[in-house]
Amino acid sequence: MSRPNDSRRPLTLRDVSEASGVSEMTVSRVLRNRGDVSDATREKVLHAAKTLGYVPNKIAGALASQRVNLVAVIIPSLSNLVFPKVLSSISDELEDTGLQPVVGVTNYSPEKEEQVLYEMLSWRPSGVIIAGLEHTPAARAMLENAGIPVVEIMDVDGEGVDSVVGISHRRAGLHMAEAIIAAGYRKIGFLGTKMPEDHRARKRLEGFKEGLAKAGIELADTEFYAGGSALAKGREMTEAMLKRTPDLDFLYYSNDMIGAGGLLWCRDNGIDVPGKIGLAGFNGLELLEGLSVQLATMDACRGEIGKKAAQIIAGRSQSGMIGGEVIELEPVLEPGETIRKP
Amino acid sequence: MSRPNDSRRPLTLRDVSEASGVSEMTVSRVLRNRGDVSDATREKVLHAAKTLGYVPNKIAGALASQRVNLVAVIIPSLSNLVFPKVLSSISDELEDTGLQPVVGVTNYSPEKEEQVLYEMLSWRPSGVIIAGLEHTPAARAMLENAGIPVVEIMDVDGEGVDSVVGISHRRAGLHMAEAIIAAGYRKIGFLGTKMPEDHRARKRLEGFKEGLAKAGIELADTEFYAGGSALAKGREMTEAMLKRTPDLDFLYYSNDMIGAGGLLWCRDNGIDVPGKIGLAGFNGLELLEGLSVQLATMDACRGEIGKKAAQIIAGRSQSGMIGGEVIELEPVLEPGETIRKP
DNA sequence: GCTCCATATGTTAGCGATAACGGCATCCGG
DNA sequence: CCGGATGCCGTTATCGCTAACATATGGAGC
Repeated sequence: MSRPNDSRRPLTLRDVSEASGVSEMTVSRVLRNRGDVSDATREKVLHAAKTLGYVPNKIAGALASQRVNLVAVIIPSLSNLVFPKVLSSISDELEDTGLQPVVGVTNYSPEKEEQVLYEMLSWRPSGVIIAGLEHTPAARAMLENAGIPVVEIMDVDGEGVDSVVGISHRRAGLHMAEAIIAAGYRKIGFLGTKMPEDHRARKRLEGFKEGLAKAGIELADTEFYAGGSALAKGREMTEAMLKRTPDLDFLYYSNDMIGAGGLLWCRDNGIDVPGKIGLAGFNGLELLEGLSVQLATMDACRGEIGKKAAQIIAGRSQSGMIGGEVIELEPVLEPGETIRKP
Repeated sequence: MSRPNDSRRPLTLRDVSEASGVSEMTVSRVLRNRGDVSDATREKVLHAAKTLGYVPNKIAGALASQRVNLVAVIIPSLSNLVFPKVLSSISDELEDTGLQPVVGVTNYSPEKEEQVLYEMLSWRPSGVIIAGLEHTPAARAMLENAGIPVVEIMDVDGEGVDSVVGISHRRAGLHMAEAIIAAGYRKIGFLGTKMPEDHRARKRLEGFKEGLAKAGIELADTEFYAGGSALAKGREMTEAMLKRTPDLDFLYYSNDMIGAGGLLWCRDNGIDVPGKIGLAGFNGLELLEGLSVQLATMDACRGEIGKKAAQIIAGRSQSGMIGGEVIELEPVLEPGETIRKP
């Protein structure tokens, strides 16, 4: 097969139409499988397109049809492990709908989120899936005025723009507190990320404190970190905290990764878990299933969240627009082996 | 601020031009910071655009200008931990160039890769960054004919379409074999993924075997897995292999995650590492830095690869096209604590 | 005064595709 | 034998924006 397109000029419908002896419109119909075309011409056109190596120009197509098969997905981070999971479930669910996710990353910065959103909306996607309920006023206005379905995911504690799919992090924290207290722990420390913009972590902590307060308990110690390898940070923080407050009997970590670091440290230092001290994280990371001991955690329903969000977008982009819905999923406590049985 | 766009009709340049009393062209110039516009009109236009909530239509803009600020990035997986790292380094490097990465995932399937590539090229990106050198003939033809810079990343063992940035996985495997033999290990097992399409893992194994052969050694046992949590699989496979071939003195894992699983299993079972048995993985996952014992590994230069690839695309999309270049990076052995000192 | 040039704006003609409609055949039932 | 329904394909007019060129306007220089 010799070079089909030597002239370096990008191919257009016209090239295919000339090569196959039919009008551009007919070529367009064949390539999109729309409208009536005889089998004979269909063959001719497909053959011509293939040998030329024609790739349709969706930019022109989208402009003419006013339709774009892209769904903007805006998340805070890719290195968090949490979001790739959500992403792949969105991707799987969208697979057969003709829609395609396009990812934008904000690094937990509201300003970056606003920029990314602006950039993505300028491509006129068919829908937006965006993590969290907290946005800059400008970003919120853009979402409201975009005229496309919007699904805010991960969190339901707050007011959404349109549809919302997620869990209540406040209640997740609260339930964890209840479970810990029910297991008889009383002197409790919290370890988490130093991220003012991670609203979900914040809400979990608030809910957790609330749960403790109901039992007349206050957090005995707290420690926060930023950056670095989470596993290593979990170790360091655990050591620091137990040195500072040796009589703690429970450590609640804001994510599984630092929790796993803490768990490893405890084991390396011969500390009886869950006897002397109990541990719990948050997320239900499949990644950690191979640990010697299963860390207590709470599944954040990430797969289910992505799936539902994708379904809403797909459903609404087919059948016209109807109002937004709110879907609250229920995170499940996975007690693992780091909490005493009550 | 009341709803700026009640009519539900998407805003266009014309709306902004009418609201600010200048021509569409001038509005366009202001919003793109191109050409001479007086400060007074600039202010007027920006104000009008802001209060209306206008978001430019890049689809129309791209069609008219024949320029698209997107770079297609095509990778096999997001859950691998390896690729998010590459991605973020690409993203960082592109940050100030006006270019934006758009990600496509292939799940290690050549057919899916071909589809994703087709889909992305139909948006006429300014460049393509794609993992690996192995593609379907059709995909390769598309890359050759796209008329845009192409960078194949991760691997240099083979013939590239245009530019190539990566490491030699064959030599990485070979060097690991040499290091292991130098440390005095002789009865060696290999554990890896059952993925015929993971060419880089395959090449590492080939190079590894070659290195062993040079010392007159053959692999004593092999075990492969597919799916599931890598950490857990590492445990299971290690147990299975050591039960089957108890006199092994070294295990080489095709990635750090299963290596970490194996390491944990050995420690849980009181096996002396690296005395009785040595272990090594591949990748240099920052994630694992918090492990009690540092696994021997080889850094795959993922950050550097993403950075260089992005630079090539950015450089070439500015200054016209010049020929492709091949950049081979050198992976560094990180001996950790799971190989005996020679 | 006039040219010459820089600055600031408007006009025109696409970019490459698709929606909408129109024009022939052909076919079918009454 | 004719009205209307299909099947198949072409023509025309956008879609929203920008490149390229054209057009004022206002000094500077002689």
